[in-house]
Amino acid sequence: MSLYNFKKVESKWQDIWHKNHVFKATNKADKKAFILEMFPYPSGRLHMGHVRNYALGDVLARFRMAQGYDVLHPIGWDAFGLPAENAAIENKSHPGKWTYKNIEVMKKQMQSLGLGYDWSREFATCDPSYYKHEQKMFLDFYKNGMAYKKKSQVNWDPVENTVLANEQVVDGKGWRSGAIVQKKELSQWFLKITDFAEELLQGIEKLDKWPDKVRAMQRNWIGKSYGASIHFHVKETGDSVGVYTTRPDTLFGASFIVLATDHPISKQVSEKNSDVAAFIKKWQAMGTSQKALDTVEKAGVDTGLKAKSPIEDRDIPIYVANYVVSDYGTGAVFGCPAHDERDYEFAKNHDLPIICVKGDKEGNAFDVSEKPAMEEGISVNSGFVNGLDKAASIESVIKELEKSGKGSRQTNYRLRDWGVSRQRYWGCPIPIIYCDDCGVVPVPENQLPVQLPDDVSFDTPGNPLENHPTWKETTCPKCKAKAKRETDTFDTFFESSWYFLRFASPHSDQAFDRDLVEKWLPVDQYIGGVEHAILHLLYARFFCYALKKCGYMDLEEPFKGMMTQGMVCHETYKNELGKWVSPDQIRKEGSGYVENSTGAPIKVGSSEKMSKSKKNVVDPQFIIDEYGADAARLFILSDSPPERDFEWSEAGLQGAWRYIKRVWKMVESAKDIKSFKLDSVQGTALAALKIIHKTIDSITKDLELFHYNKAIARLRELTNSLADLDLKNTEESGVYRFGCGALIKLLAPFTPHLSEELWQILEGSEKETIIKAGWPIANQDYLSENTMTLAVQVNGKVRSKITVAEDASKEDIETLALADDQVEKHMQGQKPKKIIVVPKRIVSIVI
RNA sequence: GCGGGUAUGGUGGAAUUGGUAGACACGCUAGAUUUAGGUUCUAGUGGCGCGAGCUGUGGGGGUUCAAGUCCCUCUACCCGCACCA
Repeated sequence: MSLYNFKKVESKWQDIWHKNHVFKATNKADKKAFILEMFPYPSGRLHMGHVRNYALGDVLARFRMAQGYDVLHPIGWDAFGLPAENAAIENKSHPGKWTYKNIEVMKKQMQSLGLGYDWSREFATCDPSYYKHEQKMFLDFYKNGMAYKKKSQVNWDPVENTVLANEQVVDGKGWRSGAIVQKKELSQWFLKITDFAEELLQGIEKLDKWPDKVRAMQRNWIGKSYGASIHFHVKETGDSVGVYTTRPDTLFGASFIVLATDHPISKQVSEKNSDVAAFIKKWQAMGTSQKALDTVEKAGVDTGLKAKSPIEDRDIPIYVANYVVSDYGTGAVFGCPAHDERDYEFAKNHDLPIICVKGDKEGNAFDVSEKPAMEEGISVNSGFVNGLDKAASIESVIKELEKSGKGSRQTNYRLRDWGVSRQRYWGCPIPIIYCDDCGVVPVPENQLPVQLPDDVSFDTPGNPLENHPTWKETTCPKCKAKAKRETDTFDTFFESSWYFLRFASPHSDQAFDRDLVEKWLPVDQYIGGVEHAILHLLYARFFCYALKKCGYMDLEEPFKGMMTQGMVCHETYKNELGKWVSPDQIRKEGSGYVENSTGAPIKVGSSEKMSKSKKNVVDPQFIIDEYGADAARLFILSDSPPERDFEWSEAGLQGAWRYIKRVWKMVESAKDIKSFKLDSVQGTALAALKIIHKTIDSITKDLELFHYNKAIARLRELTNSLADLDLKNTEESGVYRFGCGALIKLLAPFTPHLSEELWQILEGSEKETIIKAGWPIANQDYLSENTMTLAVQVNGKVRSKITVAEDASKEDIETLALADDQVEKHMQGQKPKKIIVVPKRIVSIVI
């Protein structure tokens, strides 16, 4: 008996899979499965989150492959992004060089994990042969009116003279310079995702293989609401203020109107009114993203203007306030303090009237002297809607507004258009030329791709493309005059919005081969982190709707199945100084841990998401080197359901490793059992055979449902059962041999290297890989038992168990149950009032 | 504040349509063989009790012959979004 040499075995099989193109998709696709994990950003090395993500996908891909599906399981690189630029600044090297070096390292790591990818489809999004297609897509969006320019605010670092991403703003200051971040208006490109708000919302209904949580998040993000648009006439200026409300039923309770600080009327008034100007200045500087706004008091300033109520003869003062969102609705709201907490606070602060317009069924107005009445009620003090409930009041007010032309029914969406401009180097150039005479001119298709220049310098602050001496200089495609290129690049969500389409035909001259997209898409199972539940998934969905509109394809929803995995967590450790200590810096001593370097005791903290800042990370490379890929894969899939958080522990990993060694020994010992007959086995052998078939059946079902942790538990049960067999008995050893074959096939998606090696040992070297050997199929004849054990309850408590024939009649079961010693004892001579027999489950006796 | 989720032994977690709670593993305890590389094997392991037994799925209440599962209510924690009118 030999020891299991995982290092030798794992690299051996990785080579064989690679040489034989085992994971190459054939495009035959009569029974296809497109399995996709979110492609990684090449940040340097794999972390445990990657391992979990890719292991989940790999199990499914290998399972489907064994079942005979033509499997598309590709991987690539989301290669544009800010970290590459930061690294370039730090190391004085090129972002591309850094990126490709990382790709090389991570690719090697993926291969050493034994992930079954079709590497012939690999690509990196920073390759011009990839990004030229999205430049064309953008131009098609532009031609179809789905891309436009508008002014929008960015985070501006006045010291570095550069735009900051949200994550580069820390406590309102630039992360590097520490300068207070300013808001600056820049003209930027936007995609009209709002045009598809309704389709994207409706589409969610069809995505029944997505987690409800993610669907809900997308629904909320789109934020559809029903209400009315109301026009208030401004007496002094003759203007009209448009207001959107979901509660037109509270219009009779309106006692003021509040405008956002950058509402046109606010700006207009500020020119003459210094109080208003000062107020706007104060609140614009504050920004909007801070949590400080939470605690801040609702403040405002009177413009002196009065608006006329559209349904009453009543004047309403107009204020500028700090609590109105400027880019939602119209940036103006009517305040009904009696029935809105924010308006209530504002009214109290500014001594404005609080008009209660809701009451109980008898028409008694609610008490609003202490707080607003938020409950639903019947309209009171409300003219023509008095006595109506909420829904009827809303209807009635809208009808009246429409009759008088002072308002209309309106549906609103919270979703905003997608700003795609980034003032960065390491991204896809936006293919637009600005000509003094012709204006905005798209780059002609035959001039694509617009490539990034290689000779780029990060010495000067600001956008390197803008600073490049010659790159932006060009000629106008229309008039041939001197012109300038757009120096902004795309948001990197652009690349990830269509890469899954590219995988169907990664070497096509077009963005994708339409037939192949139709063959492979939608992605049958997409797997990734929940952090992408909204933006990435929404943008990718939008892209498909938009591409369809531009005639690229017929596909609408790209991801049929979605699975969001949980985080990988680990215990946290602190030393006596209260500093975080990493798990490889400590050792066990007695019942606790001590720090390696000092021998001082370690305080064990709660388990939290692995993060560098808490130093509770475990490097997958270390695990692969020490225990092998199979152990890492098996463990990371075994303890928790995929969608929940996973707790990494050394002990758990060792458990997986011990199991692998055990399987190795067991299966290797079965190799000499050559002939085995299973048809007529009896007794223990038959029972074991049944367990084998039942395990095949339940694991197949578990894998369909992503219950990998349960599948692994079943595998261990099967292993335990096989270990109990007596190999000196011919029948039992035959069943043992058969069971070992099934076991390694069932294990193959989880521990592919171990399974391949053992399969070769059992079946001889001429056999195909275990993946091609097919998925075991349970024999239905062995799934049923001819006897069964029923629990017997007396007054709701289990008192005994009886064994009956499977086809026993209710009467027989009753008789048997009543005759049982334990049951008799607990009946205490009383007669049963009622006996309930649930077939195959339980007997319940009531006395 | 809104939306979503979770709560089961010392730990991670199992448990079709309500039907034997704690599968499987980690850890722990005892024993055996002794491991030549991180052993392997056997037995035990929710709590209380010597025992028959009692009790037990975050707390309280309910429906039912029967509740981890269904209903009401409360609590704690986690995630996402947030002055969205």
